[in-house]
Amino acid sequence: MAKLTKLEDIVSLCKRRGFIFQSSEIYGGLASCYDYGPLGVELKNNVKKAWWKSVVQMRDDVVGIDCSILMHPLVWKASGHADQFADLIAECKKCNTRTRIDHLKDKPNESAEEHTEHIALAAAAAGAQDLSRKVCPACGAVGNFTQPMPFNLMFETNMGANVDDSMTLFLRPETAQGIFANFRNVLDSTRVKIPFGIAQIGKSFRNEITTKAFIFRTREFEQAELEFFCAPGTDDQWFVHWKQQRFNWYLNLGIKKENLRFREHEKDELAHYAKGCVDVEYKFPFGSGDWQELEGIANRTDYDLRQHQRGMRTLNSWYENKGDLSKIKLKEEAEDYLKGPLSYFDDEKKSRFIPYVIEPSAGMDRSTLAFLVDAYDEEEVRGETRNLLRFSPAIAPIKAGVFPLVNRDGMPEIARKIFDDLKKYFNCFYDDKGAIGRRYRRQDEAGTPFCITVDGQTTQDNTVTIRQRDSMEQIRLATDQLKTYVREKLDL
RNA sequence: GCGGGUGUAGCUUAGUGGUAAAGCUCCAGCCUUCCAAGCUGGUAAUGUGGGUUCGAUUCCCAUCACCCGCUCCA
Repeated sequence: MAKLTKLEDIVSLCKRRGFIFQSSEIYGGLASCYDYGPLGVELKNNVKKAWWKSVVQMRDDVVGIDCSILMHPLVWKASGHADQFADLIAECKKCNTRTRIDHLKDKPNESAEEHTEHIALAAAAAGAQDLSRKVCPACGAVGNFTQPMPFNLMFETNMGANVDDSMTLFLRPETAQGIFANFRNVLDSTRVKIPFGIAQIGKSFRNEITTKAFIFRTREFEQAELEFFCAPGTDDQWFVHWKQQRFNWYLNLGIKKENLRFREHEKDELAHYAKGCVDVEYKFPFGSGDWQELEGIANRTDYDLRQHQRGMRTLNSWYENKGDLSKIKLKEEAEDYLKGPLSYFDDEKKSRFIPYVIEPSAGMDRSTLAFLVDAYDEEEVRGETRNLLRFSPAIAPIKAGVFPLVNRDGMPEIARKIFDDLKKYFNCFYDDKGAIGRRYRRQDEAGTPFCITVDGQTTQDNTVTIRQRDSMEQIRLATDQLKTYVREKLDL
C-alpha cells in the first residue's frame, strides 16, 4: 500500500471519491459526525449485507431482528447502563491532565489499573470526594485535583411533544438490549431451539468523552451484533466457534491477513459480567501503525437475561415513583430465577435454565473504513500512477462499468441495452465520455471489478470484452453470458 | 479538556495590506477502435463571525472543524 500513511490521506481519499463526508460541512461541520457519500453508502450497505448473509442467511440457527432505538427506560436500569455507563473524571490543576478517578492511585510507583469497568455513579461520587492523597499520573502532583466531573455516556431525549407530559428516554448505547428484550418473543414465534442466535444491525449512540480519529470513535455509530444463546457449559465451545467465524469473515472479504489479529482481554480488563472477551483488531496504515478494534467477541454468561428478569420485577416500583429512575432500585433476583420468564425449557433434557450468551459485536463504520484502506493501492503503469481500490467484488460499490468503445456505429445503443439489462441484477455504471482508458481508470478508482466494452466486433458476433480491474486483462464473452459471469464473482 | 499544528476551487498546492495563480479533476465541443493522448472553451475558492484599516485572504480576537501528542476508550 503506497502513500496512504496518514489519517489525513484517508480522510482526503474518502472525500475525494465520495465515500465519507464531514457532517453538516456547509455549516462548518459537526464534531464526530460523518455522512456516507454515493460510493460510501453502497460500500457500507454491502458490508452490512455481507455480515447479514454470513451471520443470518447462511445459518440455520440464527434469526434476525430490527429493534427501535428508543426503549423503555427500565431496560437501561436492568442492563446497568443507567447507573454504571458513566465515568468520574478529575482534572489535575497543575498539568490539566484528566484522569478517571478509579484509575488514580495513592503512590506513584503502584502499577496503574489499565482497564477497569465503569463505575456506579452515585456510589463513586460519594466515595470519591477525598482525592487529597491521589497522585497525578502525568505530573506527579499530589492531591491537586478539581472536583470529580461525572459523565453519563448515554444520550437523553424526550418522548411526547407536550413538555409536561413528556418522558426522558435514552438513545440506545448498544443494540444488544433490544435483542435480550425480545428473547421471549422470538422464542415464542419462531420455533427456534437453543443453541440459536438473534442478529441485528443498527445505530447506537454514546456520549464519548473524547471522539477523534475520524470515524473510529464517533458518538453516533452503527453496530452489527449477534447474541447467540446456548446452554451453560457449552458457552466456551461456542465462544471459540464464533471467534473463528468472525475472524474468517474479514479475511474472506479481502482483508489482508497481516493486517488482522486477535487481542485477548486480560482478566482484570473484563466487564464484570463477562467470562471472556477477544477483540478483532485491524492495523490501520497511518501514524504508528495503530491496531484498532473492529469487533469484540464476548462471553456475557447469563447476566443479561437474569438482569432483565430483575427489571421486569421492578416495573411496579417504577410506576410508583412516576418513572424516576434515580429513585428506584432494581429488585433482587427471585430465588427460583432459573425458572423465570426469560428462562428456557429444554424439551429433550427436561431441564430449565437461563441461557448463556456469546456476543460478537462489530462496528460497521470501522469495518467499512478498514475495507476501504485495505483495498487502496497505487501502482505504476507505463510511467503513470494507477490508483485503484481492490475491493472484493462482494463489497464493491459498483460491480460493472459498461462502455461503448466509441460513440458511433451503433455501439452506444448496444452498450445501453446491456447496461439496462444488467442493472436489474447488480449495480452498474454507464460511461461514454472521453477516451476508453480514462473510463477504465475512473472505475479503478471506484473499485469496480469489471468493465464491459462494446466494440466493432460486437455488431458482428454479439461478443464484448470484459476487463478485470486487478490485472487489467480482458477476455471476450458473449453478451448473454455477462450476467452469469459477473454474478458468480459476487458470491463468496 | 490540555498543548501544538492546519484551514485558499472537488483535490493538491502558490501568492499578496490594493483585480487571488496554477496543475489535476469536472463540464461542453472537436478528435478518437482498448488503458488517465491531443486541441478549444467553461464552471469553480480564501471555514465562520467580529476588530484594526481608505482597503484584510494576508494583521489581531473569537468561534467552528480537522490533524498530531496527552488523556480517554464495553
